[in-house]
Amino acid sequence: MELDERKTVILQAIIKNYLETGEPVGSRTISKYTDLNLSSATIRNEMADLEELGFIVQPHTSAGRIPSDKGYRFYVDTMMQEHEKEVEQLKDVLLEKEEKLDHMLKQAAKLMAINTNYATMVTAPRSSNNAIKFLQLSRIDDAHILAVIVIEGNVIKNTVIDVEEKLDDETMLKLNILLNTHLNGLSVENINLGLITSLKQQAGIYGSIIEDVMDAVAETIKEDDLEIYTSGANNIFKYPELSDNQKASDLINAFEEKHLLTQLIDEDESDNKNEIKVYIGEESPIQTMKDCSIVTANYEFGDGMRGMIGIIGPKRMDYDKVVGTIKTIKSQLDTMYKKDDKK
Amino acid sequence: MELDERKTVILQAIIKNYLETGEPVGSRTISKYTDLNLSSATIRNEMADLEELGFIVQPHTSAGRIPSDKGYRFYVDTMMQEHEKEVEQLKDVLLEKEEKLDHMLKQAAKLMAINTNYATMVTAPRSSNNAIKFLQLSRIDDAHILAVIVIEGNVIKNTVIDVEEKLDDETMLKLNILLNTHLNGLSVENINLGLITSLKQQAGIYGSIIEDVMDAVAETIKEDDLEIYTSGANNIFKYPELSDNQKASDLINAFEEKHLLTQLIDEDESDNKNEIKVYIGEESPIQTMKDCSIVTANYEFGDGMRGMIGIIGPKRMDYDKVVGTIKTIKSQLDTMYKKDDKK
DNA sequence: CGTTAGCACTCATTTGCGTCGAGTGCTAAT
DNA sequence: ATTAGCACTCGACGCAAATGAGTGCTAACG
Repeated sequence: MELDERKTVILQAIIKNYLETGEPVGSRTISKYTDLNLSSATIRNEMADLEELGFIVQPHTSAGRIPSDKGYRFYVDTMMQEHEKEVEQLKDVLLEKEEKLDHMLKQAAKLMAINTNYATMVTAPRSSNNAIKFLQLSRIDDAHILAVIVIEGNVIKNTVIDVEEKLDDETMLKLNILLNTHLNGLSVENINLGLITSLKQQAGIYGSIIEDVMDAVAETIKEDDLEIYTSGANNIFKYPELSDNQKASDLINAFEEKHLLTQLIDEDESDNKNEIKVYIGEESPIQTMKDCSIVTANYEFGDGMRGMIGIIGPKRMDYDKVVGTIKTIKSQLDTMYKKDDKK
Repeated sequence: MELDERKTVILQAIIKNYLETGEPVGSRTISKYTDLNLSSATIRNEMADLEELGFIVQPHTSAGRIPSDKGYRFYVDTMMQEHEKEVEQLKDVLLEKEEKLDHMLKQAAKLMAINTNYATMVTAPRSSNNAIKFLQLSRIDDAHILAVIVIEGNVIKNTVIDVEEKLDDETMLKLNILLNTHLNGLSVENINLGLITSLKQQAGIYGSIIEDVMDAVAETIKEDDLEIYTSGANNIFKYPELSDNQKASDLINAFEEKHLLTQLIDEDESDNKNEIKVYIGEESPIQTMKDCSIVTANYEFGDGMRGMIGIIGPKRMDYDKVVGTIKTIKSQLDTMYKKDDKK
């Protein structure tokens, strides 16, 4: 049996209706809802076929049909086209609120949440190419020096280092020159034990400071506690199928313990870099989100920095809109680095 | 009518029982539960009195009684005593996991959540006495300079400033000396327009950089987007009286939009500095938390920096335990600054 | 042969109803 | 002042009947 023109239309109608109502949809509804001018009986026959083909399922006999994962997948793959006007609006708001990076990302998450009524997440950009751009030690007071490390993409990290004895200006200068001349432009892979030993030797009695600095550098560059901004977690209560106690608790937990969301990122990064991915139900890499659909995309932030944006909602999410929103936000973030630069 | 000895005991018994079960408690239960050797009828009379006095209410005729807000308040005010052993345990865990400030605070929130099974929050310390301790400009590349600002309490802020043209080393040095000599030790109130104008004049053609730096300083010191760490928001699902859709959604929202929690902080700061505060039900400064109780405390972080910790749970929360936990965490954070220093 | 009207059947949901029992208030006896 | 006893209230629970949305199948129709 083939999925002919008419079946496609009916399937489309079923999914669309289900997305709107969240209720199983019956033959009579479709009969009236579409402009096919078919009786409910005919629709019933077609629906039986569609069920046999695996696109829709009945939650129980004598209920209407709901889309199966395969059905959603079909819908996503074939019927997606963006909502043009809303996308335009979104762009405006985003541009207007241009701010510093973290505000920006927070804003992006919020915007998506408001726009779609689903839960959303945005990760801060993370560099894969971690060259050191600038490094400086400064004396704060007698017992503390401050190490400032800037890596590609203008990610900045401060570390306060405790020192035993006061360092004079000349020593500070020497250490600074030493560090900068040897480390500038290097990425973490290039900083090997040999280099460190050599630096320590040259620093003489201040070798321990070099060690502390190297620790800080390592930590900065590795940066395993990735920042994740989320928004709209409470939107899940708008979808009864997600808001029973157990499920809601799991979801909220995942959103609070953001590290649980990193599975999504790992999954995302391993794959083709520049596409929008849609996980439906069981396809989700996160166990507790089996009843959800997740849409993710990467954005590029110049200099090999990359971050992720994602939207999490019920399986009956409005895929058109979600994908449209994701695309918009993605392209905004993609171009942000450049804009930020010239501003 | 007076709240005599026996009434107090009965009220205590009612609240204690309700805290454990979450169900309205009847006269018979109390009659057996206490060692007063009174019949249920007597208890009923007393309960009628207690109701008239406003300490307990009936959810409906022919149900048991539950504590009113006034009842909880009475309980909290008079019957609190800490759980000593658990407090000890907590201290150990906290000490063991000593880490950098933000990790530390996150950890504190998590610990409280695990320990109490309620939702918790911890704010980063905020300085009221905002003297500038150190200030430095560095050149990152031709188009960017980095301003590092350290204020009392070792709060560090970085700002990247875009510049039109390359600045040579000598100019950078001059600017640094200029800024440090004039601004060191000053708090924001002391930086007036006169000073700024004078600085700009001395900086000559680089006046615009001074302006950018001043902006950054102002923002650092004011720091109105206070960081708040939360944990255990999903604990609210453990209490049926909070987990109906509307309430849960509101609460989760408050925890996500952390700025909603700042009302709590404002309230907290206005008042007596060093005590633990308990808001019961309607007393809460946050509208959407009318059905909750909130326990908060301040901690001191040296040099006039102060932050807040709080626990949010159902009205029938285990006040003893919560207050104990809060006290422990508070005292840990209070002493942390010193320890951090000498480490 | 595709389409449709009609009908019997299914089954989750709703509704009404009787029962149960926890709990109360009141009164009269101790 | 305390308590036993009793009538009363009212939510919770269980159950059966009613409801109705939806199906599958068959026979008739153009």
